[in-house]
Amino acid sequence: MIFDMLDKRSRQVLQAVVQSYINNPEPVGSRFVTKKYALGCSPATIRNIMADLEEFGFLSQPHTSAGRVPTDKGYRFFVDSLPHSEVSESQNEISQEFSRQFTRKLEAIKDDVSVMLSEVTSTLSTLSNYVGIALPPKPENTTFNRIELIKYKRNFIVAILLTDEGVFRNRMMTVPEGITQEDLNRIADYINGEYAGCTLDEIKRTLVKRMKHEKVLWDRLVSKAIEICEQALHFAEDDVFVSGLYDVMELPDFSDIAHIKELSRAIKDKHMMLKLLEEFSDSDGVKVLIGDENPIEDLKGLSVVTTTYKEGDRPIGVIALIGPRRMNYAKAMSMVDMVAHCVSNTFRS
Amino acid sequence: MIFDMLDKRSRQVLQAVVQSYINNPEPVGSRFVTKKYALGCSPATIRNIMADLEEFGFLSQPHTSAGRVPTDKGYRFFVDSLPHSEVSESQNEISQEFSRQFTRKLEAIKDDVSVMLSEVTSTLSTLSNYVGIALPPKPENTTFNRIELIKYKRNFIVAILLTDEGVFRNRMMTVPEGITQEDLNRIADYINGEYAGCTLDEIKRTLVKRMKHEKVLWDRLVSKAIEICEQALHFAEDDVFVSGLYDVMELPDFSDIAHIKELSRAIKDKHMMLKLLEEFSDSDGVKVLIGDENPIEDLKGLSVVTTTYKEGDRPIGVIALIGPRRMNYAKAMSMVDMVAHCVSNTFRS
DNA sequence: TATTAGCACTCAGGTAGTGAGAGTGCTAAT
DNA sequence: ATTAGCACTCTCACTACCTGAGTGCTAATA
Repeated sequence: MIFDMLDKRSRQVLQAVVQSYINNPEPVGSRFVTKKYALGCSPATIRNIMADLEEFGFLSQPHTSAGRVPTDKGYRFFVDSLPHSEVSESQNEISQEFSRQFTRKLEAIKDDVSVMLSEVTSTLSTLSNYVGIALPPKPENTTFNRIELIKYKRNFIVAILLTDEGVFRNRMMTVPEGITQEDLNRIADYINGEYAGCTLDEIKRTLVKRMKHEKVLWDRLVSKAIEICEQALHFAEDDVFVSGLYDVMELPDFSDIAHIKELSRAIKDKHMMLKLLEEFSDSDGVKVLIGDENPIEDLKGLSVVTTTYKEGDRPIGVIALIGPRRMNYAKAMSMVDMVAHCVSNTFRS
Repeated sequence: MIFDMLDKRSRQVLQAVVQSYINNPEPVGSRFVTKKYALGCSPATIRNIMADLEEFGFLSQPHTSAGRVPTDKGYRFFVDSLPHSEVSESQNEISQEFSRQFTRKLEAIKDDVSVMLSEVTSTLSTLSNYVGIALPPKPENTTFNRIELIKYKRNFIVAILLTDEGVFRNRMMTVPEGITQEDLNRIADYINGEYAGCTLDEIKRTLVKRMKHEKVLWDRLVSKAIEICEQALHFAEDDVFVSGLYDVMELPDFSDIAHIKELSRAIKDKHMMLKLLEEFSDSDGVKVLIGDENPIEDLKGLSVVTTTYKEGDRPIGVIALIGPRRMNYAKAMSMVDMVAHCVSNTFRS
């Protein structure tokens, strides 16, 4: 266990260095540690310990005569040794109160998931100064409620997809002119009867199978129904809600434009982002990716904190924060956790 | 007329300086002008002319021994004297071909206005390297087609608003539990009968009036109908589609992070943006705002090129590009113009 | 044996001085 | 009216130098 490599004092020094660097992004010197974090020993001793920590790979020096800076491994140690009480929702009244208020706010807009998730990411980012990200409920976790088909003008229909999560999307489609509203009602009834209670993902799989099996379809309407349904389900599933690129620029870590570019390149590539965050979509609790632990090239200089929101016990979507490696992990983790709880609350009814 | 202040050669010099500075953001010297833009005179003559131009306020010097840089007034002159052929859709085959392809692309997604406008802004920004912006059709220019109300779970309804422009939005609302789908159908029928063919704006005004007049409403359902309609119309009208913040960072003009911040602050304030662009929503042709001409503080260092897209002859929405003051106006203007035409094409049917 | 004081050493960053280069304005000649 | 010539100005890149912060090592100490 990595934890056992270090005696108590070494750990304290490491934590002191990381903490100090998080508070203020300047290399930490031995004298500073003795002054600020009274550990009962002299700078020389700290220097020895720091040299050891560097050898083990927890710290590094920007140049010979500078203080120490945490490495990814150092941050990892720091995060792993954070007391649980700091990570899970803080119990103090302020955050309790905030949580209550925020839940209320979300209740008011939970009708529209995209509005709600926009609110979530923007709250996350303004509070933390990092980039807030949220994924909508995954199709395999969204239960089909029903579909409505409405004729529109001569040869269009609008399909409205209602789910149990209150998510709904709509889509306009072109259809042959012959179809009447009665036809559409029959199609909708058929689909609703057939698929009530299934998840969107299940429906999709079944649909594909069906389309292959019943190559020669006995009913023109059913054929059309399946086609429509297929189209309606084939939505932008690549929705990713992001906000806070602006807030993040205020951080000293992003004073260099190259970093901003990197970050915005990463979050612009929604596909990548989605792939990354989906990895976490079934897990439980708050997870952290630090620097190089990150699979996406453009994020290797950054850290990601993620967790899931749930419907009952089942995780259905992901919430995350992206920030510099020297992010305030305790705060970021507890915030993500708190917000996720608030979101989860709105999904139980 | 500002145009008459300068003789032909002075204009040529001014145009040369602006053009050169647009191509490459470095102060333009007299020698350079004679070399690159053979005007048949020596550097010394150019220097005299430049000194005059500076006196008139068209050019300025970053410091004594540097070349000249255009002022806002200089850019304005340059833009005003651009030949019309360069601004309106270029007639060369390449852009013709592009226009055809792009129109086809838009046709395929015109079903969903937000998808289409996202496509528009991202195309604009990748092609120009500036920030692309689009406003959806304004409510006063959108014609009500019909509304559909669908019961959802115990005490919710989904209202789907269809317009003639193919725009539709939906919204979930809470209602008393008693209401049945039949009630909803009656309400919808009532509204549809009452308001078919009106613009959203007209409906809104009428609604407000009605709610005041008929304080004591004889029919509970009509009362409910009006309330629902009011809510359904009260949508995010502050949609602004933006893309290209990333592309813009590639420009040398934004090598300084302060400029990026400024720009992102400006476009983050969608409300401001909306107000600015709405000014242009009834005008015709391509308009340009240069630097200080811009009413928004954060945009004073930038230029905005706007135009409208139309349904028939009526302008219904705005398309714009935001870039540095030394933007390639000819290109930006013709691109905005071209794209607007493509969008307008999809609205005639 | 672990800690500490002391000291020499290293390195980044700021300041000042210098020279080259670009471009100007002015004047006198064409 | 134009131009060649020249002195002048200012930025930028380069260098040298100094200071301060922080280290590593060694020898003394508890």
